[in-house]
Amino acid sequence: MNKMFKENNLSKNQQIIFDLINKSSEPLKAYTILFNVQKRGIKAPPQVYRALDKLVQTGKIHKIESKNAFVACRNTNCEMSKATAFSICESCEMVDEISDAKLNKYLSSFNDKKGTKYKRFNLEFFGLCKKCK
Amino acid sequence: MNKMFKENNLSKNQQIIFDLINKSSEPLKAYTILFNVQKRGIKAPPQVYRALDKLVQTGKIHKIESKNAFVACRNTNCEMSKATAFSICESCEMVDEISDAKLNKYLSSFNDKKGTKYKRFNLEFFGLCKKCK
DNA sequence: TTAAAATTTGTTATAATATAACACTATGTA
DNA sequence: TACATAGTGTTATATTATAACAAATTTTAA
Repeated sequence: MNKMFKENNLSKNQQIIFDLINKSSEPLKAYTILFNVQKRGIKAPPQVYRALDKLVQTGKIHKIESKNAFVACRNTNCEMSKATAFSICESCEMVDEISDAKLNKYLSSFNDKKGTKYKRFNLEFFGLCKKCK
Repeated sequence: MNKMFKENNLSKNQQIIFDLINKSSEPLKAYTILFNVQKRGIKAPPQVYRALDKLVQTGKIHKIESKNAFVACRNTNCEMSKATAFSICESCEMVDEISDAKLNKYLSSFNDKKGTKYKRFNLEFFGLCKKCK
C-alpha cells in the first residue's frame, strides 16, 4: 500500500481489535474480544494481547485497571496515554473517560512531598452514574 | 477472648496476612503471600483472597491495581479506602502511598462535567523514584 | 444461656487473565 | 538487494482469582 495514502498505522489484527473496542459502549475484556474476533481469523490469546499492548502504548485504547478491560480513547487523539481519568459506575459497570483540562493540569504538575514529578498517571473514580442513581 | 481487651478486629488468617504485608517493603502478590504463609497453616488461594478482600474493605491494605499486588495502608488509620493515591516507580517497582491533604481534598470534591460526584477514587502515578533517577 | 445469625475457615476444583517461546511472514529502510 | 523491525500464528503454560460446599467459630440478641 502506498505510504502517502495510508490513513493510520494499525496492523490488521490491531485494526480488527480496535474497531471492536471502538464501537463498544462498554469496556471489553481480552477473552470477550478473542471470542468476538475468532470469525475474523484471530484464534489465540497472544494475538489479542499483543494487539492490545500496542493499542495501549499508542494511546488508541486504555486499560481500566480495576476491571481488566479496555476502552477506546475518547480524548483528543492522545498519542500516548500519559494522563488518564475515568468515571466508573459501581452498579452498571459503565465507564466514561474524563477529559477535564483543569484536572489534567493539576495532576500532570503534581509533586509529592519528596519533590518527585511523575511522567504518567491513571485515575479511576467510582460512584453511581446518572441512570443508576 | 475477652472483647474488652481485644486490640483489633482481625481474624486469625487476616492477622497473619496483614502482618506479612505490613512488614514488607514492597507490594506483595497473592500467590507470594500464599507461599509465605503456608508454614502458618494457610494452604489454599481462597483463604488468601478472602483475607485480602476483607483487609481491603476495611482499609487495612490497598490493592495496587496496575500490579495486582497489595500494600499496607500507611495513612491515618483509614477505616475505608475511599481515597487512595500511590507513587509507583517504573524501574524498581517500589510503591509509596501518597498522603497529601490538598490532593485528597481536590479529588474528593471533584465533579465531572455532568455534575457527578464520586464516592471513591484510586490514583496511580508512575515515574522514577529517587534511587532510580 | 442458649439458639439463631453472621462470619470465618478448610478444601477441591476450576475459571479467568496473561505470557513464554519459537518459527515464520510482512513491512519499512538504507 | 539485504537488513532491521514489526507483526503473525501456534502450542503450551504461568499467573491471578473465584465457585461451591461443609464445618467451625464468633457475635447478637431473646
